[in-house]
Amino acid sequence: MVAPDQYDTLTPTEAIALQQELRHQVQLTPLEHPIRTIGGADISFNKHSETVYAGIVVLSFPDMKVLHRESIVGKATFPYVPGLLSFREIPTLMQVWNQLEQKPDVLMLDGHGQAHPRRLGIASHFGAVAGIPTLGCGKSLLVGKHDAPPQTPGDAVPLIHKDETIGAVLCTKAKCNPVYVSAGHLMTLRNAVAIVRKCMGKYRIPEPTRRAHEWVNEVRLAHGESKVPE
DNA sequence: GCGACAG
DNA sequence: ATCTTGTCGC
Repeated sequence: MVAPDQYDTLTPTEAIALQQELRHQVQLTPLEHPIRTIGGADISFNKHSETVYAGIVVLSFPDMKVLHRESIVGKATFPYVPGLLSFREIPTLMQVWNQLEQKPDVLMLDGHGQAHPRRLGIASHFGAVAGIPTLGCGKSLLVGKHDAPPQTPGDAVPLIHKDETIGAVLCTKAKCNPVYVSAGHLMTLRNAVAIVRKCMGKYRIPEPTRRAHEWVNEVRLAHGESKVPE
């Protein structure tokens, strides 16, 4: 089985073949224990640069207080291809995960989990490889159809793809676009939606992902190279 | 064949 | 995702 640190050697065709193998390792069983902590993961980079800044922020649940933060500077050679996002982001995110001393009970990824054409979005992929409970929360749609998005915070409508409910379109803030929630690994869609609801704060983006986004941008700017790319 | 297409 | 100022709506 190809490990994350080898993803940059794969061709898109080989990457898709690996997804077909990994999809069968994903478990959508109910979350076993109540959660006390949750992690948010994200990456940042400069335009036209393969240097990436990956980070994970661990927060208390449901208090949403930042407990730990970890980051790493790496390279992302695999290009962004819709449906193959995980091959670009997982290598560095997995390194950050491995150097985290205090692992969170669940991890929220910036992207989809089951709401993927082959049911292996970055959240399901990361969860299957790391063997931990994960969920995906994307800002835009990759696949699936749904009725009019809810207008009231906390409300959701199902996201359907090929007669299957693959996720939920959730309103996290009034007068804002919704977010797309789906199960990643070791939890159900119902678990995922319940978790995101408790992570809703003052902004559209749920706290774990929002704090992770802030964190990696802070790391990138601190690393200095915000303006003219080399 | 044509259009869609996470970050 | 990233680059960027103003601007429209609540």
